[in-house]
Order: sequence, then structure tokens, then C-alpha cells
Amino acid sequence: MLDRSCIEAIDPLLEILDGKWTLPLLLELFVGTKRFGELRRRLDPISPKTLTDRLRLLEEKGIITRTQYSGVPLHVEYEPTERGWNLQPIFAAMWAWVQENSLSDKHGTEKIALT
Amino acid sequence: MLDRSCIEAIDPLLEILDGKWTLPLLLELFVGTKRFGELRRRLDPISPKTLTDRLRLLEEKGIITRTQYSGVPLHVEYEPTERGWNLQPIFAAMWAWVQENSLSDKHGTEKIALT
DNA sequence: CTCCATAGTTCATTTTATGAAACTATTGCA
DNA sequence: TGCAATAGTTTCATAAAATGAACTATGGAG
Repeated sequence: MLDRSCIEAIDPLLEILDGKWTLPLLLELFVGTKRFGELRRRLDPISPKTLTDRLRLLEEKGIITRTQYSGVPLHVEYEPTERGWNLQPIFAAMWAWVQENSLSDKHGTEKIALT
Repeated sequence: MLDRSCIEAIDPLLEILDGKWTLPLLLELFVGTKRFGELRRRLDPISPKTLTDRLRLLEEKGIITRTQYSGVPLHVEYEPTERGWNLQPIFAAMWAWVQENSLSDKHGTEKIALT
């Protein structure tokens, strides 16, 4: 169960997942290892700056690896680490929620309790 | 399993969970129904404006309810709806990840593949 | 008809995130 | 030597989000 101790504890995770493109980016890498240019095309219209910002952060946090291949033309591949793959259940839970709860975009039904 | 179709699908959920204080706020409400002032104290140093912004958004998205009690002094209680409670597995998955993966803040180990 | 307590709102400002455009770096081949 | 292809970086402008301080609203007790 969830209790108060979770509230501060999940902070490091929020730092990792924060930012406009982070979740779609991670989903792309869960689908399969990808190169910089491919990510850029798939996440269009992301800017290269934002993409590198995200990739660097995720790398620093140990969520993905960057592997550089020499050859012509030079290329680089990104893929999740084990820590990264371990995030999958979170995405699966999000996906499940969307499936079951997202169809109707309910609007707030305000209650007024009479005492 | 996760596939490409998830990537756009989770967008409505990201709109709900976005924002600096949203996740801690929801965790507070999962722990128990709370009043405005209590949330404000627990989430200190959140500003009252940010707090109302979040509460209004979550209410509009059908994640929490606002119940106003007349009496002296007037007070208001916030609690998760069923849709809101259904988010718990997501938090549980986050919590589990933190437990198992967050202890060491690994730094990026860059690979260079020689071909 | 004023005061207290709760729950906000308003608005100016600061901070942070995102974006667009142009530029750099690396490599091998022609 | 110079070009093509990949993968970035840099700089600057803009947009979005968060903050802080002061103010408003409500309602009953006294």
C-alpha cells in the first residue's frame, strides 16, 4: 500500500520522468533500440536540442545507454539499461489506466454537503 | 506488452499528471481526504495559487472531488474519485521501482563499439 | 456590524522549459 | 582536398509554469 513515506521517496523518479518528451522517448526505446536521427523523426517536431537534453539526462540517470559506432557515416544507438527496462511496469500501469478510464473525459461534478 | 500504439494513447494521462506538485498532491489524497489548508501545509512551500490550479485541473479531469461543508468556519474537502483511485497502481509501480532501483544514482557508462 | 477562520483569487515577477536557426565535429571515400 | 551523412552544440528568443504578496469571499458568533 501507499503511505506517507512514498511521497518524498518518488522524487528521484520524478526528476527522471520530468520534461515534455521524456515518456514518449522512453516508449520509443522500449519498442526498440534507436539512433538519434530516427528518434528525431519519430518524435517530430522535437528539436535536436531538447532531444539531446533528454538523452543526456536519461543517460546520466542510468536509464539508457549511448553506444557510438565508428564507420561511415558515424552513428549512435540508444537503448534502455536494466534500470530502464524496470520502468516498464509503470508504463504498463499507465496504459492500463488509459484503457479503462480515459474514454469519457468526465467533467467535475461538484458536491455541496449540507450539514 | 508495450507497443507503438501506447505512445500517443497515454497523452491524456500525461496532461493529468503533469505539473510540479501533482504527484505529491495525489499521494496526499491517497493517504486520506484532506482540506485545502492541510494540503497547503503538507506540501509546503507550495503557493496557494499553484495548489488551486492543481486541484481545479484534477477535479475537471474527474480525478478528485471537492466537497464544500457549510458551518463555521467553512471548509472544503478533497478526495479521489474512483477514476482517481484507479491511478494507484501507477504510483505503486513507481514506488516499487524506487525501492529496487533508486539506491545508487548510477552515472552514465558510455560505450564505444569498435567495428 | 465587526471579527475570526477557512479558502481561495489577482497580478506582477521570476524561473524554467522549449524552440528555431545556424553552426561544429567526425569519418571515410572519391 | 572536399563532400556527404550522421550527430550533435551553441546562441538567442519565446513560451509556459511557478512564485510571493496582498487582497477577496463567506458565514456565523458575539
